[in-house]
Amino acid sequence: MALRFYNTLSQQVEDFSPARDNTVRMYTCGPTVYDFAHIGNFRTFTFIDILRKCLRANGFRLDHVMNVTDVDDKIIRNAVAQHKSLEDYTAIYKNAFLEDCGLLRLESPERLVPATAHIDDMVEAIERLGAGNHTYSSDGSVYFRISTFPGYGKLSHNDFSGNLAGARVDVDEYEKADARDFALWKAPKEGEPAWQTPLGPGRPGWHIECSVMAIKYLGETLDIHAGGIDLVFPHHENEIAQSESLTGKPFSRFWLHAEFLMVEGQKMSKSLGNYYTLRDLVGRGYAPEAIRYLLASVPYRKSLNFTLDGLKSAAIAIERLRNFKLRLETDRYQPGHNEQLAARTAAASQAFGDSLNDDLNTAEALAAVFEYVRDANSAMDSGEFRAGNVAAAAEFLGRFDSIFQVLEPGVQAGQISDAQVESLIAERNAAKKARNFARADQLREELLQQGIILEDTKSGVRWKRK
RNA sequence: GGCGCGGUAGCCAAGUGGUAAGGCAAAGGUCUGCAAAACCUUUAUUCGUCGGUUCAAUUCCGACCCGCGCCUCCA
Repeated sequence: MALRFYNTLSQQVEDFSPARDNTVRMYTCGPTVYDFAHIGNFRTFTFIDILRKCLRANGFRLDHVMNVTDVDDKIIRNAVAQHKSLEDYTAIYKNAFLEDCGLLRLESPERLVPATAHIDDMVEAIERLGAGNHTYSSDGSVYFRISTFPGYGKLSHNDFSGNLAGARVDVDEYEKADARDFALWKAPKEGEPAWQTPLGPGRPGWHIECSVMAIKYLGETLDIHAGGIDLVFPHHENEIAQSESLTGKPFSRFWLHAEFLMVEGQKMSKSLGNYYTLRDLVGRGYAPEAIRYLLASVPYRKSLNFTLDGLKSAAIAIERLRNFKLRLETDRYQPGHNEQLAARTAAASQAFGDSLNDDLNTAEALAAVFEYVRDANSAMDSGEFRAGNVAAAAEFLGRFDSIFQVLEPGVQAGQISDAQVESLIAERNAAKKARNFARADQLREELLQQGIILEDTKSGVRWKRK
């Protein structure tokens, strides 16, 4: 099945391929580094990771830009309060974000670009917008005049014609000509850090960094722009207004948005006490792989109910897949090749890919994997699984894990070495042969204390780390 | 109020105009020195409610109820 995505712009599922050569030019909204990212943020970032991997699985190359917003009102407020420079303050959370991404096995985009390294580009873009009469100044700030952009509202499917002038709006801070106009450049308030530019002292507005950095690195029309659904309005709508006013070309061909995450059936909020950062959960003993699995297992366009029970279920589901992989690698099989099973393996792998290509239906893709695992385990039990079937099974597992990335356990410091484990297993085998089961059980218990689980099988002993 | 998404078994969650994937949990069984792992069986006559279209609807249409998001910073 050809790859296809739901496009927020058209509100339809459309076949996808990049516009030029074989490279997907993609921009995704990254973190604002004013605090630790929470599990809802990572729902979106996990979706983007799955998206990347599926694009590559379809043979496309990637040029993916993600921004790091390292200047905004909250960052300035917090940095000033803590008497830190913007750089010192944001470095803490940027590093934490990168660490968290590593734990969740989220690939780095080809380019990770900080807003503050592009101030000159933004100033230049604002000047060009001004030259095109898209802007006006007020109290040292520069605003985008929405009435100069006829397509405003096309992404969020809102009709803004006519209902603006009389709208009740909060105008306490800035003077705007129209309620929907937004800041391109913000004049500093008392004591705030500011850049000295031809526009006057100040800092960029929220939306301009994305337009400028996307166009700078990827060109005037992106293949894909993605982010959380709450960014549709106003952030992405405003990006479109700026970018298309600047270039006269469509800003992005596809717009993909991830739905929200709920926690225990409720919205996540600090006051409800169900607000989790990744480090909260890891600190409570939940495996990053289980978190990744849970976040990835619900298709991105559906809201995801994140629960601690769900996390436990996810860990057990992963365990089942790892057990299968271990069995595949350690059992001995009769020579030969089971054609029927081979055909079912191929069908399962095909179903897996088709499901992912159908707007990243990860739930359906997982179903194909689990159905296959049951089938193959069953064939192993009955002896119908033959040596000639191993390669295709391993390949399917590899295909699965190239997307989901949950099969390899995370490494922990201070673990017993493989050689030590093998040595103790040999000792236990000798004890078993001598029918000294007490000693054998004692050795198993000792290994268990070290986090090693033994399984006696027809093919001999196999072991795994807890 | 406007725009958008959703309500499927104990929980999580796919899906289709023709009679309900998968995971977890629960119960029973097979296998086994023990322990695991694995497999088998059982668990939604029913898909928020009420109407309509149809030979047939969970799937299409309408109304209503409930939850969530955006409309102000927000993944």
